[in-house]
Amino acid sequence: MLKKANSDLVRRQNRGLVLETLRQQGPLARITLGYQTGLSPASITSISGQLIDEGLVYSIVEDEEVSTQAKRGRPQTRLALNPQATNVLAIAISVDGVELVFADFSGATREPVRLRLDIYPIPKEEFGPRIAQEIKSNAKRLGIALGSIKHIGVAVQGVADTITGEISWSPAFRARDIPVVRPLERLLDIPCSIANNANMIAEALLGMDRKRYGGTTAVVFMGHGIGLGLILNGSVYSGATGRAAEFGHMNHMPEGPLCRCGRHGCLEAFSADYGIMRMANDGQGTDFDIHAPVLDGDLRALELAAEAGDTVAVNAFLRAGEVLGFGIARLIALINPQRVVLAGPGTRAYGLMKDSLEEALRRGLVHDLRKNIEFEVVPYGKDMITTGTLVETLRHLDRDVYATGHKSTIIEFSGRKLA
Amino acid sequence: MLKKANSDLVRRQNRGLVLETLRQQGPLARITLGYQTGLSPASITSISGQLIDEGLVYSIVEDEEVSTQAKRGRPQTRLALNPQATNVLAIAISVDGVELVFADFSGATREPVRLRLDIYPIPKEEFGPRIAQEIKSNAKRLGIALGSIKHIGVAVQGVADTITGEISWSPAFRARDIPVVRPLERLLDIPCSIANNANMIAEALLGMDRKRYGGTTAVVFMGHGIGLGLILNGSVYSGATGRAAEFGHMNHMPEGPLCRCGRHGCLEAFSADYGIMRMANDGQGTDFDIHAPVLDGDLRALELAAEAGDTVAVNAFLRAGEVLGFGIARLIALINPQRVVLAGPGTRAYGLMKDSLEEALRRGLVHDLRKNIEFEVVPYGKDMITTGTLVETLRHLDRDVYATGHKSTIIEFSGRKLA
DNA sequence: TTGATTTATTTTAGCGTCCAAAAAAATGTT
DNA sequence: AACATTTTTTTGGACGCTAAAATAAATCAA
Repeated sequence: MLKKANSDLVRRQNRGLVLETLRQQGPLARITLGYQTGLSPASITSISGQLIDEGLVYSIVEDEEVSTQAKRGRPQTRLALNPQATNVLAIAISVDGVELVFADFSGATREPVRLRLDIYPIPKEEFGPRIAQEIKSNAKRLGIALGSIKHIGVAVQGVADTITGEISWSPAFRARDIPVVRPLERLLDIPCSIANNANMIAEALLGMDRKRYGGTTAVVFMGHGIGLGLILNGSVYSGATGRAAEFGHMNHMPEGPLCRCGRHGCLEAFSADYGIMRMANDGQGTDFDIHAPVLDGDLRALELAAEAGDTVAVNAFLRAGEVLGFGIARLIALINPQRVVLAGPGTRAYGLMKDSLEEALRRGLVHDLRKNIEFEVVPYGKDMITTGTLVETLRHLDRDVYATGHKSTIIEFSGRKLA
Repeated sequence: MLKKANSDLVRRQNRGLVLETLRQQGPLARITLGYQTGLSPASITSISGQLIDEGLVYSIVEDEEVSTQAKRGRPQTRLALNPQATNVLAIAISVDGVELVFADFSGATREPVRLRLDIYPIPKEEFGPRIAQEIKSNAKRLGIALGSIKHIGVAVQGVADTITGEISWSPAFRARDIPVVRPLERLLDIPCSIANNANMIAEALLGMDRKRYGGTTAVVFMGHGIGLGLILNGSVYSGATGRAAEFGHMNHMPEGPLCRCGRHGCLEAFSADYGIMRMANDGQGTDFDIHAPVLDGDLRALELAAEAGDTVAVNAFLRAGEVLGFGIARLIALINPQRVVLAGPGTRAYGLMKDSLEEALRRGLVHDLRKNIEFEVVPYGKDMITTGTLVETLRHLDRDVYATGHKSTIIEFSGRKLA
C-alpha cells in the first residue's frame, strides 16, 4: 500500500539522498552533487546550507590548489560529511569472541577492540550489562563521549531476532534468547539494533560495490557455520519475524549426520568446519564432539593433507562441496539470484571443494536457471562483518535520523520561536 | 539508493493512494477517504476533483436515502471508480488451455472466454499473433473497443521471463522461449506484461486480505506442477532476471525419479499430479509417460482408492506429502515466512498428505523456525489466477499510469497550450 | 593591471502541492 | 424560521523545488 506524501517526505528524501551521495562518493562540489542527485543547484545550495548549519556537513577549505589543476572560473568548494557530527559503534559477536569497532560519522574507524570475555557460559541476563560496561570503559579510554554515540549495531553469528532484539540461538553461547538491544538501550541510552552476521557481510559488499551486488545476490558465508545474506532488489532482506535466513540448517538429507542444532542432515553438518573435521576424523561422526570449536590450526592441517593428496581429507572437502552445491542449487531454484557470492574463512579451502560443488550444481539445477548466474568467491577479510554493520548503521542515520532535519528539535527548546 | 523527490512525486503518490483506497474499500465519501488516506479534506477535494475531470472517478448520485439513515448535516456524496474509464484483459495460459477475462476499471469481469486452441504443438512465432487475433475477435464480439483496453496481463504455468516477456518454458508448449509480450504489444498496441501463475495466486490472496497475507507469505501452488509465489514485505517477489521461483524444480534428492524438466529428483517429480500417478502406477516410474497430461478423472479415482485404504495409493500420496514437506522445510529455512499457504487443485488430496507432510516438517526444520509459522490450505477456485492477474494489472494502472495525471497528455495534443 | 571570459554558487521569483481555518452547502431539529 | 450539525469547498499561507538572473571568484589575454 502506498503512503501519504507531502513536503515533509520530499525534504526527508532529498536530504537523505544528499547525505547518502556524499557518503558513497566522498567529498563533492555542490555542482557535482546536483548532477549526481538530479537536484537543481538551487536546491543543493538550500539543502547543504541546512546540513552545514546543523553540523552534519562542512565545506572543505582546499589548502593550495590541491589536485584541481588551475581551471578557469569560480573554483569548486567541496562538501564532506563532518566526522565530528556523531559517533557510532559496531559490535561483532561470534565463537571467536566479541569485538567493538567505534567509528565517526564519516565512517572512519578506530582500532578494533577485542574483548577479553568468555561468553559461552554466561547467563543470559548478564550478557547485556556486561557489554554495556565494556562499551562505557572503552569509550572512555578512547576519549569518545557516550552521548556522542548515536547508534549501536550488533552483528551476531547465529539467529538474531531483529524485532525482540534478542539472540535466539548462537553457537557462541550456551544460553538462548539472550536480550541484547533492550539492556544496551536502557543502560546506555543509545538506540541499538541487532542482525545476523551473514547479512552484515552482504551489507559490506553492497557498500563496496552497489552496481555489482545491488540487484539480487545471495551471499553464502562459510565458517564455523554456514550463513546466508540475501540481497533482494538492492537491499538486504531479513526474514519475516526479523529472524535472518537459516541456510545452514536447511535440510540436505533426512537421515544425515547430527548437526549442532540437534537435527540430522542439515547443510552445515556437512559443510561447516566441524562437519568437515568430523567427516575426516571418523567418516560417520560417532565419537566426535561437534560442539567443540574447531581450531584453525587443525583445519589448516587438514587442508594441507588434502592438498598433499590424502584420500580421507580430500573426500571430506569434496563431500562438503557437494552438499553445499546442492544447497546452493536449492537456493537458486527458490530465489533465482543474479549472483551468488561465497565469503568467509571457509572459502580458503574452496579449491578443494570446487569440483564437487560445481558437479552438484549441474545435477541439482535445470540448465536454464544455472546459465545466467554469476558465481564468485570473495577474499575474506575479518573486518567485513563490522564494516557491514557500520554501513547499515550509518545508512540508518542518513535516512532515518538526520534526514528528518532539526526543525522539530528547535521548536522543542520552548514554546518561544526564534526570531 | 534513494530517489529524488519533488512535487511531482507527491502528486503521483497521493493520486495513486486515492485510487488504491477506492479500489480496495469500494465507494467512499470524501471525508472517509481523507480519514483512510491521512490526507486533509482540502487535498481530497482537490485530488478527487481532478480524477473526476479525467473521468477516472465519479460522484455517486444516491437515489433516495439508500442505506444512510437520515442523519443531521450535509449528506455525504460517495465517490467510486468509474467502470467506463478503461478496460483491461487477463490471460491465463496452462496445460488446460488459454482463457481470456475482460474487466472494466472497477474490476468487474465479463464471462471468461475459453479459447479453442491446441497450443502444445504450436510453433513459437505463431502463438503471439494467434492470441492477438483471438483478442481482437472476442473484444469485438463483446463490444469492447480495442483502444479502451489499457493493459493486458498474462499469467502462465511454467517459467515466465518478465523482462524479455517470453515464456521460457512451460508444460503447455512443446516450444521454448515463446515471445508473448512483444507480439501482443506490436499487433494490438496495448501495453502487456507476463508473470508466473503462482505469483498471480499470491496477488489474488493479497487482494483478498492484505492484512492476513501482507507480511511475508509463501504460496505453494499444487497442480500439474508445483509452483511458488512469494510475498515479501507485502509485495509479490519475482526473481532477479524476472524469472519466477522454480520451487517445483528444487532438488529433493540427487538420485530421484525423472522430472518433466529432464533432471532427476525434483520436488515436483514426487508431488505434482504426474509424480503421484507414477508412484501409484509402478512405484519406480520405469514405464510411465510423465509428459502425458494427467486426467482429473484418473487422479480422482486414485484419491478414492487411497481413501478406501488401498496401500499403493495411500503410499503414493504419503510420499508426495513427505517430499513436499521437506521442500517446504527448506523453503522456510531460507525465507522464514510468517505464513505458508497451500493452494491449487492439488490441495483436494491434502487430507491424504497431511500426516507425512507434517512429519517431514518436524524432521526437516528446527523447532524455533517452525513454531511461529501459520500454515493454511485455501480452497481453490479456478478463477484465482485471472483474479490475481487483474489485481496486478489494475494496481499498475492505479500507481503507474493514472497516478501521473494527464497534464503531459494535454500538452501532447500539440505545441499549442489550452487557454 | 584591467577587462573579458568562464565556471560555481546564491538569490529571486514563481509554481505545485499540501494543510488549517474559514466559508459555504445541505440537511435535521426545535 | 432560526439554529445545529456534518460535509465539502474555498482561501491564504507554508514548504520545497526550479529556472533564470545575479553574484562570486577564479583564469586569460592584451
